[in-house]
Amino acid sequence: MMQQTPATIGSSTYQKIKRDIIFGELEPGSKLKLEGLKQRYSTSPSTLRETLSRLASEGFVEAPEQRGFRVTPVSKEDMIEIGNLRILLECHALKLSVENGDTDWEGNLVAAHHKLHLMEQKMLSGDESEKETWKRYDWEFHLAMIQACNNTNLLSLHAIMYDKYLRYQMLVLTHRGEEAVKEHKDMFEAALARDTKSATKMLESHISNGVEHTLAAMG
Amino acid sequence: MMQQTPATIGSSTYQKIKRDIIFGELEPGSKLKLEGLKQRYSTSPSTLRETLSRLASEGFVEAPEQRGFRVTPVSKEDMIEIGNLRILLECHALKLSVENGDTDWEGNLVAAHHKLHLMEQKMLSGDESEKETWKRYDWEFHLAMIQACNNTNLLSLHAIMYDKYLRYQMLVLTHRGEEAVKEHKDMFEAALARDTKSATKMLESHISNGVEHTLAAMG
DNA sequence: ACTAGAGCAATTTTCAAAAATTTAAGTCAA
DNA sequence: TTGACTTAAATTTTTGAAAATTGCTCTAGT
Repeated sequence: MMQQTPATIGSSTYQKIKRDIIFGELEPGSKLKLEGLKQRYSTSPSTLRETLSRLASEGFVEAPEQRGFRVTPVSKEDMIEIGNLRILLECHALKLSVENGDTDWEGNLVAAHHKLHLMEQKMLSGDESEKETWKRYDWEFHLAMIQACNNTNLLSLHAIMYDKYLRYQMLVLTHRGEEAVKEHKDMFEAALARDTKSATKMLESHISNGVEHTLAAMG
Repeated sequence: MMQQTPATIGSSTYQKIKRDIIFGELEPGSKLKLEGLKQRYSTSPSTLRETLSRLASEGFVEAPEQRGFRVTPVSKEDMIEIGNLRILLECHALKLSVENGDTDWEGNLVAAHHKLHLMEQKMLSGDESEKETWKRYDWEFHLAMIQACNNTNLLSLHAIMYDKYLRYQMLVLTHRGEEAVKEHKDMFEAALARDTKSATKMLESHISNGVEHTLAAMG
């Protein structure tokens, strides 16, 4: 029946605000006044507070007592911390996933890499019009890699870290091009070949190269 | 001036509800109806929703669209996941901490272990009247161990996992006594001696023994 | 007896205004 | 000028009630 998800106002503003923070439309460090947000997202204070509290507990927003909300500021130190955490979580999950993954896992992974690869070719040929789609495919690929780790708690923590990392990437706009494409391909092949050691090693340097790139661009 | 923290109603109900979930006074899986909570914690729906949303994003509460809130159920699988994650995060943090810790770190660690040890002696001698204090000292000890890891994001993730783990421990009531006391002491000494390998190894088995103990008691 | 549907009660979600608190501005004394 | 105090404005926090949704019960039809 193709039932459209009803989605409460609360959850849809949550997604909108989170997206706007990650993509930099709400600037790091900027004050989030309820009056302003009320206009922008057309909801009431209570609903907004609910949303912002959630984002605060994930670390996208700061909420000091009695003085409202602000977008969590960025810093090189924070970027490094997040990079290291993403390495810790994602490599651990990857190891488990490569060791446990069944045929379904392989199938989904092949599909995810294929979609990502196509989009990357498009990006390399100069078409940067679909940056958001590209990023979604990047996410779906990395998720497909670790999907079979069999630990939902781990997957949720990782999802948050990925998004925090993503905000820094979006901050500097530029992307790494061919290098990153090759890294994705190599990781993908190592994972399919069940070569845990290589796969995790590659993932670690993939992420850590990304951090370096971002830090350099941050000046 | 010894200024008492003012604390908003929101943040104090947050602490109360979280505590009640961890200590089992709000049963795993039980429905959290706003009317009831309104009575119990004397606040309004909006404030409660704010609180519950925060707890949901930390994983202590489930919040399916349009059908309110319930305390996150427990399961053996979840306990195992959480134990493994605590091992992953805490061992990693411990390694960094032991390698970086300065004199202040050592001082705080000595103090924390001392307090914990005293309380453990008291528990061993049969006085179980201060379980909550004991648990606080356990937390303060484990935190002191990893405090110097120099990654605040890591510390926050760990704090959440510790609390989730704690709920399972509280669920089964019994504690491991002398074994755990010895493990604490050994870990502590290895950390002070800057023996990273031993310290992390001991921490890993400390946590994993705790998981086994809890699983066994869960039946 | 069983299923489908209407109507009602319970519950959740959203809102808009009141209360409390912080921030800013203005005044006055040293 | 500076700094403390007062007052007003802006902002956040909390409330209680309205709107929307879900879940239940009871009836009717097969």
